[in-house]
Amino acid sequence: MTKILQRNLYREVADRIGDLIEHGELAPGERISEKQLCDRFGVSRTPLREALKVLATEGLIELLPNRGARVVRLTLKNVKDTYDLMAALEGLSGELACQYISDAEIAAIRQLHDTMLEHYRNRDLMPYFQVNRQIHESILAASNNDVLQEMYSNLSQRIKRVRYSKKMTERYWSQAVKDHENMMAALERRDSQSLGQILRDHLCNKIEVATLAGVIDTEDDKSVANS
Amino acid sequence: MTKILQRNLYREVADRIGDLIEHGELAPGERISEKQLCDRFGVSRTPLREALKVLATEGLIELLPNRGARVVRLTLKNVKDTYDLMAALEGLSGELACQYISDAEIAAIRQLHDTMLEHYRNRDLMPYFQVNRQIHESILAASNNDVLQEMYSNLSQRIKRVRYSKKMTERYWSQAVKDHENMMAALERRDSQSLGQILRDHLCNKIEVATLAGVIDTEDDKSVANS
DNA sequence: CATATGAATATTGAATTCATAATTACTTTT
DNA sequence: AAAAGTAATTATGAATTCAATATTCATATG
Repeated sequence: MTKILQRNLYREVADRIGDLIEHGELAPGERISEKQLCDRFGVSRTPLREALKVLATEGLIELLPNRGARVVRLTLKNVKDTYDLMAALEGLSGELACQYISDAEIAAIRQLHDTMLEHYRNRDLMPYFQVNRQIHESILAASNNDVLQEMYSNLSQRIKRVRYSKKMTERYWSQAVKDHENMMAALERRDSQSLGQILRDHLCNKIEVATLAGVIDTEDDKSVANS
Repeated sequence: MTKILQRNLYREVADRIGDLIEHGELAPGERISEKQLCDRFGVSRTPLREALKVLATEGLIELLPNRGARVVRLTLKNVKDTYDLMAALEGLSGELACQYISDAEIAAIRQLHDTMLEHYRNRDLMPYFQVNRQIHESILAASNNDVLQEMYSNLSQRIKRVRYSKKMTERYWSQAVKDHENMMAALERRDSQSLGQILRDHLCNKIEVATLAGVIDTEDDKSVANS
């Protein structure tokens, strides 16, 4: 039985704005006009402003008192900080997963793992990423820690827009696959410590940071140029 | 020169409600009446409702569509999950701190550490906790990771109200002090790995969980009894 | 010509009003 | 008297209105 989720208007609006940010329709640093968005979504300012407050709390936009809202501009440091944090959370998810995961769930992840290897052999980047993601999500789910999952998903949300542009050099890619081999092994023997360590050190995240320099929000966009 | 921080009304209200929750004036599970709080704070429903949305995002209350808001009821699992997460974050803070901390900052923490030992020898529980807290906060600050600090403070906020009631058995207390000795040593030789591991395993959190069973939100309060 | 001052405009902050859903109280029926 | 149904009340969701604060633009001044 899936629970009926009655969506509030403000939550709907917040998600929509989140999408706009993710897809770059609202540029980093760009001033967000309430009126404009009200017209666009066909809602009044009340739910829209509630949505802005929520998005600010979630770290996607920032509110300047009496001067409206703007999309958070991601700095290299900011993204790096977020990745460090996510790596730590993944480590924890691995440790916990080892304690709670069932044989069936491990088997399912093994399946995903093998599929991923197949994609790697064929150098199918996008399918590889997709399955890769599923593996990490499965481990996260197996951690049986709701707070962890909530926090991870929030962090993930924040950097989604820079995560799209991933480039993989062969060297990093093969290392990532090796990491995954070790992960799979640690998981199958339910070695909490090992899996935690591997996931914390897993290069995926740190690799990207190296390639991120090129996609980080710069000053040369629609943003207003104030201190 | 310290900049004037112009606080929004909604943020002010959110903090005030947060205090009410922390100090138990708003009981767990208790229905939050908008009108009542509006009268209490002397504000209209608009900023109050914005505050509620934010508090819900921060995990302090939950919103039931068309049925108002209520204070989140902390379950044992919920608190345990949060502690696990905080332990992981502390571990990360330790790892990072080792990379960035200055000699002066280490010296300052050493000072706090020695003060804490003094309180321990005198069995002054409250001063001990206070300094203990300062030590952890100092390491967190030295981590130089804003996102981490933001997340940690959010989690801390959520469980503040059950954290107040701490009991320390002699056995756990002495173990905690030993942990701190090891922490201090690892920090002084800037041993990232060790400090991270020690902080992740640091018993403080887990100890409390054992004693928590007694202070977790129960059903027998002002709450409405619905599923 | 650049900068400063002030009025006009636009935008945000907050209160009020209107609409809708939920809760309560009351009546009716069995 | 208990249950069910209906009306009245109350609370929430959203739009509108009013007030305060920025921003813009024109004008004046050095």
